[in-house]
Order: sequence, then C-alpha cells, then structure tokens
Amino acid sequence: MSGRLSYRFINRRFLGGFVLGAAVSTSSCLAALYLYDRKRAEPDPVQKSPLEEYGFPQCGAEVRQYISHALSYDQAKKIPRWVIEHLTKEKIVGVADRKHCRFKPDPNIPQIFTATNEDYLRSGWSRGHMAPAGDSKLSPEAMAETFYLSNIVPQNYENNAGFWNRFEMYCRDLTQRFDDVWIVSGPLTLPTQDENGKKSVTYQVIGKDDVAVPTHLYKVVLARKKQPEETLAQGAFIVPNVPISFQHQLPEYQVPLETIEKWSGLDFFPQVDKSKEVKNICEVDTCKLIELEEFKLYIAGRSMKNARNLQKVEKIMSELNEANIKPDKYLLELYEQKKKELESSEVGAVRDGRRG
DNA sequence: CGGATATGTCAA
DNA sequence: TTGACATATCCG
Repeated sequence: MSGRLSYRFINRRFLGGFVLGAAVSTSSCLAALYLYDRKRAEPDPVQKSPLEEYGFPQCGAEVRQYISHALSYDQAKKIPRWVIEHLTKEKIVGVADRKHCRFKPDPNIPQIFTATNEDYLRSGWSRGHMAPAGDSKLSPEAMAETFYLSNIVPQNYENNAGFWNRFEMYCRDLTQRFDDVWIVSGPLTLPTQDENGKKSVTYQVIGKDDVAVPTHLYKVVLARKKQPEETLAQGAFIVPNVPISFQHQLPEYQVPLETIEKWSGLDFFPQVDKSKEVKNICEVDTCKLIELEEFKLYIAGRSMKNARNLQKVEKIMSELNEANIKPDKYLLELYEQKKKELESSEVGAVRDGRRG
C-alpha cells in the first residue's frame, strides 16, 4: 500500500451524504483526490482508529469503513468475508435497541451483488450477525448498520440463539477484564470427505440470489490489557453451523490461528508485533461460556422486562419452576417491580374503560 | 441475548 | 393494491 489515504477526507468531502460506511476502494480514493485537485495522497493526519490499530485482515479485497466495524464482502457468495470490530466496556452499554432495527440490503453494495430478506424467508436458515447487534448499544446508527445483510450469513437457528450467542456474550464479557478487544468474525465453507476418501467443498445456496450457507463460522479474538502487566492474548475458533448443545464449551472449538488463515486465505491482525509474546486467551482467561441455567435466567429477565400483563409475568415464573431453576435475586426484584407496575396500570385501565 | 412471524398502518 | 415500516407475540 502506497501511503495511507484519509478515510475521513473521503467520507466527508466526496462520499458525504452516504452513511459513514461508504465504500472506500483504492480507486475511489484516487478519484476523489483527483476531483479535489490533490495530486498526491497525503499522510493521514487523523490518528489511527482503534478499529485498525492492528490492521484489517489482508485479502486484497475492498475494505469498508463503518462507525464501529469494518467488513469485506464476498460478492459471489452474497455474504461477508470477514467483519472486524473493536470492543471496550464503554461500547457495550447504551440505549440502542434491536427492536427498532430491521434487516435490509446494504445500500452500499450494488443490487446484483447483495442478498435480500426474501432469500432468507422460509429458507430454513436464520439471519446471523457477524458483528453482533449487542456490541453496538452505544450508537443506534451503528446498531442499525449491523442489520445490513452485508453483515449477515445464513445460520442454523439453534446455533445462532445458543452456542454462538453464548460465544458473543463471552466476547463482550472479555471487555470487563481487558482494556481492548478486537474480534474478526466470518464464514467458512470447508470440504467434506465421502466414503471413498474423496474430498469436496459443497454448500447450500438459498433464495433467488443464491446466498451461500457456510458450513462453519469462525472468530479470531485479540485482547489487550495494561494492568497488572501489558498482556496480548489471542484465540482462534471454528464453530460448525449446526445446533450445539449447552454441554459444549468454547475450548473444544479452538484451533491454531494458522488453520483459519489457511481456510480463509486471510492474514489476521497483520500489524501485531510477532516478536512479542502473544498468549493463548484460554490460558490467560476462562473461555467459559454461560451455562444453561444462567442463560435461562437471563432470558427470563429480558422477558420479564418486556412483559405486558400479569399472566405473562406468572408464566415466566412457572416455566422457570418447571425447569427446576431457582430465580435469583435480580429476577425476583424484577418480578416484584413488574407486578406492581402492571397492577397499577391495569387498575388504571379498568377505571378508564380501556379494557373489557 | 439471539431470532421468526402475523397483522396493522400509511402513503404511493 | 402494494410495499415500507411498526407493533405484537412467539420461541431458544
């Protein structure tokens, strides 16, 4: 790469009016510079964003800049090649709500190359985020962008809501113990072996756009903390795109980073100083995913917050009881609070004749 | 948290 | 009449 170009310049002066995630290929950078009579690329006066501190995955393809994540898109497969995000504990709290978000084709990608919602409708596959919506609570705009289909792959329902969800929760939790966390996520289509020992790559495609269904998903995690001593830890994981029960834990899916580099053709975090020691994240940290009981308590808590009538509230509690799960203090507090809230509002509703 | 789906509203 | 968008309800 011959001198870094100013993303900020391009976004504001040339592509301004687009969402911040405007396509920034080398050629469009040069075109912009020409239009504004700047013959040479100037060194970027803006400090490197945390997102690119250790470099984007290198694959020679287009790089797109987002508010909170960047991605490379596989036009033939209609899914991302990789998505990179930078997390801190400040970024995962906020008011952005996925209830206000909708999946939609990425307006920055030409129509013939993009997937559509119809491709996924009744396909048997869910729309699985690579950069999770839950990682963008701070910015409603950023969260909305995670719902662009350029950030989505066809994913098994149970995998998405279960193991992958737990994996994402663990990644967010890493920000409690590390100052910075970088995560690259993406799909893989791996070969399988037939009875004669012959290997082939086959994968389903869905919808009129033939959106590729990955056989596996990967995450490469890089975490850094400064105290008590400067530590850089890394983990690479390949997860099959099938249901995975709560009995399974993250280390079962850990692989050498080279394995994902081989299958994906990518060089991850190219600017990490390899002369310094990079530790195995499962040795420095727990790599422990949430258990079934804790998970169900969490889900119950979310349902409790959204409950709209007393019947629903009681149903949540009785279902936990049937599952032999004892409500924790947090849920009990929510329960009492919600009951009071609903009782008063239902009394008010009857008084005002809003209910039968 | 992660999803799907059914139905209603409103404007072109 | 259709499509874009919001709301309500469901499940893991």
